Amino acid sequence: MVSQQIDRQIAARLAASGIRYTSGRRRVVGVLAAADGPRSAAELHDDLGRKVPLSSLYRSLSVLTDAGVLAPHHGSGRIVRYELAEWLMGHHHHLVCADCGAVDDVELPEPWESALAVLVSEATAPQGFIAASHTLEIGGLCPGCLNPEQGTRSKGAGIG
Amino acid sequence: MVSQQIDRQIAARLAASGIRYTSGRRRVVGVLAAADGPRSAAELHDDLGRKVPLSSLYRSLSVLTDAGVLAPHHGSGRIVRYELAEWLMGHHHHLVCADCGAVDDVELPEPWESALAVLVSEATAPQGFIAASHTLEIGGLCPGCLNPEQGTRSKGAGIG
DNA sequence: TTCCTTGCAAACGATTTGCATTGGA
DNA sequence: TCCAATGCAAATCGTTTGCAAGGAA
Repeated sequence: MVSQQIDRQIAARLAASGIRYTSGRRRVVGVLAAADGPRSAAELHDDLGRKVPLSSLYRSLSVLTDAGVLAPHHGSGRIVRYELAEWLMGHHHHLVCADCGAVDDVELPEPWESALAVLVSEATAPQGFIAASHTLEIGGLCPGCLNPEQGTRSKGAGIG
Repeated sequence: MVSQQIDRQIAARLAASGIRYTSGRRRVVGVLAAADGPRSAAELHDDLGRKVPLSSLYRSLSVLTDAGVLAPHHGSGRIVRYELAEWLMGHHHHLVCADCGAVDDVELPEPWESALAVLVSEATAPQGFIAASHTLEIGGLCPGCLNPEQGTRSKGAGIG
């Protein structure tokens, strides 16, 4: 269930680049908008009922990433997970479960986030590096893996 | 050139697990200790003069990672880069060049690092996630890609 | 001698690509 | 109509693994 606003923003962005916002691409965006963290091609494939061939899925992901609609996340393992870009989702960080590999999003309280941005610029400047973005990758154990017995995880994530 | 201390620590750790610290493994550690950031199998292969077969390299990386001597970094692209674990290198963060893909290490000034650790624990707790580690992945442009003409980069990194 | 390691080659699995077909502006 | 998008199948490429030979304790 993509919010009308996000859908409009994406449609506009794609239109500006002459890229079609097809039903297949809308479905991918829909799943990602509903997800609570980045999703891999395989996870999306499942979420979409395995009807869309993987190659098409990969192509959609590639096009949407190039258009700046999706942001790839190279988390744990050798798979790439995608999520809506920050200009759509808002700035956030990642919780990576060391056990199941699932990735969730977190936001930091605002005063800290601003301070962090400044800190990042200042700390990297001495090395001659110009910082443009940052994400905190937080490792640990997700609730689902901490309490395995308390019902199945509703997230559908964690392919591991 | 591995510092004697680090070499001793690794030797002790491996010995404790009944794992041999062979010359091949020492060479891998040597290159990583001299590097200024995580290195991929292909990069190490080059650094070692392409004499060690890739499969052996991968096996060394696997053994050393399982032993807790190396830490894998799933940065950009589909490749995995390795570096000495934090108990050997000290806690640090990563500068990832958006252009060439090279990864360098950075440390944050201490008062901030402590505050960040607390912040991370507090911010993740509400989601029921237990944080165990964190790394700031900072994206941007490295000096080499900012000033392409000023001599070749001495890092040897950046395979892209 | 007895395992652990190393090499080589084949196997794997995630992702990409060539090419013909389908579909939307 | 016409070019972008899609499907299928084959190709890539980083990484893993089976198996026999080499080495260190």
